[in-house]
Amino acid sequence: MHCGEMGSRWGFNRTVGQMYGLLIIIEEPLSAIQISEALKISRGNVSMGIKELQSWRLVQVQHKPKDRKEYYSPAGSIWEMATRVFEERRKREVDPTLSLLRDNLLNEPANQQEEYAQKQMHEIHDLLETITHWAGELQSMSPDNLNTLMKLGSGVSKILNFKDKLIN
Amino acid sequence: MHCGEMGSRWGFNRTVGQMYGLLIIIEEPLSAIQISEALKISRGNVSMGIKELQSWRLVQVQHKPKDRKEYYSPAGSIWEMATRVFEERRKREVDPTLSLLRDNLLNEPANQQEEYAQKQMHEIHDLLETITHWAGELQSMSPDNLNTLMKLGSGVSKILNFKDKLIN
DNA sequence: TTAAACTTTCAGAAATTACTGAAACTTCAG
DNA sequence: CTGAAGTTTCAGTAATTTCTGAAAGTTTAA
Repeated sequence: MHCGEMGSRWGFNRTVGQMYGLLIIIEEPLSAIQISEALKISRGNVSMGIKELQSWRLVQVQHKPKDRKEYYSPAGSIWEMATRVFEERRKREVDPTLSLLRDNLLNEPANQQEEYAQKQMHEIHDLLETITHWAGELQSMSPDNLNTLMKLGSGVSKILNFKDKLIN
Repeated sequence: MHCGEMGSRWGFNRTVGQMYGLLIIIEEPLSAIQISEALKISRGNVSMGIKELQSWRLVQVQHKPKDRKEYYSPAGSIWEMATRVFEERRKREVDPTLSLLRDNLLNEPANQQEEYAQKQMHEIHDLLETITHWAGELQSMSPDNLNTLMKLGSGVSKILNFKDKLIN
């Protein structure tokens, strides 16, 4: 139920959230009909929800011998799920903006107002690029490495200071 | 217009997105009535939108001498805006889940199924904590530092390897 | 104290998004 | 082939979210 309530904040809708939550906490793969009964939602809605979850690369289909039904379970580890959600959200929330900004910055500003607007857009563009680059770095690390790095000291700032000292 | 289209993906609605976009690209602070005319939306809607943006700590009110109107402009630098959006979204998207998970992990699992569910929840809990911790670290850095760090080499993973060598 | 100039609130209308269930489609065992 | 067992689609309905505009509220100059 909590996953349902949070669903829309995470980028999908209530039932999709519930379905995913269910698949995560139940060890066995579930069929569409089991999902629809467990959550009291229509069979059709389950089908659409699965499609949505597949578009996020968050579920896997499995088959049982002697059974024509499709059984669904979460795709990959918890960490992989997180990186997939990040990636999908980046595609939906950041990439379109980045490309709009780039297009816009190609135009010559015609006056003082446009110049200011471009200055702002330029700053946003650079920031978004930095952030997405960073996100990519973090995603390419294993959770273990991430934890190690975190425990190294009090975080990134210290590493940076350290590097400065090294250079001087 | 683009900010309007993206608005709902970023956590607010169309008009709030448009309003914020407008305030960012226009150098001068704008009054509510100017916003409503520029975007062709009702005066009441502007009032609600400003309230929303204030709840995200994204706009500032200013006053001009000899003028009773309130004038609005973005609060803080682009980088500060980004960290505020991150923080607000963390509050809305992650914190409630984290606290639900914590509550849930206090209960003793009654059977094998619940044990599995808790195992999964535990993993999600730890991951969310790691991620929020990291996000905090990054936010506490200046954009300059962030850039420097990025240019250091090919990113975090390398730093980690370096640190390993140092230890051995 | 008044009233003009401004802001906020909120009930209802409009727009958008999600859900159902029945029909269409697909797959495969016999 | 056939039809049973399954899945997907989609038109219509339900639920939710957003927006408007008028009324209520606030502030301040005179």
